[in-house]
Amino acid sequence: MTAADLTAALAATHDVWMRTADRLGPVLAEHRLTTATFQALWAIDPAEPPPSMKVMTERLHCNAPNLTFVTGQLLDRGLVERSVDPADRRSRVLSLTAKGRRVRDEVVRAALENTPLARLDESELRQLTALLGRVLQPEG
Amino acid sequence: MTAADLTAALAATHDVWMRTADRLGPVLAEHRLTTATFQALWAIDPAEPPPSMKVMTERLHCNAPNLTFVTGQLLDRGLVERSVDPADRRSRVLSLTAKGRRVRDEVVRAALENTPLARLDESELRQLTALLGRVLQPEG
DNA sequence: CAGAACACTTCGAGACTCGAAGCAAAGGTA
DNA sequence: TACCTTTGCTTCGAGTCTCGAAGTGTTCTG
Repeated sequence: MTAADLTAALAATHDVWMRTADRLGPVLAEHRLTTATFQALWAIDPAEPPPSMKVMTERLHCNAPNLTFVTGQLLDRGLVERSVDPADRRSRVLSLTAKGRRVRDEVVRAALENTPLARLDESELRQLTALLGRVLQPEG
Repeated sequence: MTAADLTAALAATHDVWMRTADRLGPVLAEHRLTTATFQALWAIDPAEPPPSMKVMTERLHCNAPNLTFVTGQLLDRGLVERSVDPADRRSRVLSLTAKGRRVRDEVVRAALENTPLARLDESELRQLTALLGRVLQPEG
């Protein structure tokens, strides 16, 4: 029965994230962040070009009004800046402030320290990412 | 660098769940369910003894007031019943109604059909559950 | 038999989510 | 050029979710 295997896999996947988020609570509270704002902050990699709102909605699987709200929280806390994209003046791009980079580093590190995935050794981690990489591949 | 591997694994894990939840939206809407109520419904396996509120808060990683609220939603929709545990009259146990079992079957099936994990074959699924099983093991 | 511990509920405030409607910029057509 | 459509984003309002503090009733402990 594959359905049972699939159920178990999905439940386990879900649980890993829920446990990570759960243990992250206190650290997020220190920075006046919530799960929603943490996810948004995480989705802005300072090593990559600043994403537009449009790109962020795709990364976070949320809709535009929702992202505008969450972005507002990050703006209020001085963690991100919103600026017009000169190439397309309809579009706004989000970039981290200095404080934003600092806070992001801290909470992401905390996430990695607290996630139960940290129990896996390097080869197991690669095995896992290989499997999930296949899963998340664009339309195959 | 293990941190990069860990980051990738956590991100992938998170993304699998978010995509699943995202694609599930329309099906949940049909039954007037939300992500929160779906998770609660999912956490009540009709094949197992009815869980208490206490057990449910642990399964869902939420607190008591939150669960009381979500349980209220399921009660309103006639999907679960709440009864006093005769063994400990402080405790309330949750069991599915006939309608609850029907709806749970349907939305769980929809989740399995929509999750990107369904791309994996049986042996890959087992490999994944083995890894995540190790991850979720109680205090090792 | 107190008094502490426990399971749960209520209340109120804050945070999140989304559809509908609106705005300005960009693209298409003639 | 003028006009219409599409796109990216914001605003608004209603509904949902989340949680700390406080309260009720039950069980446990000394």
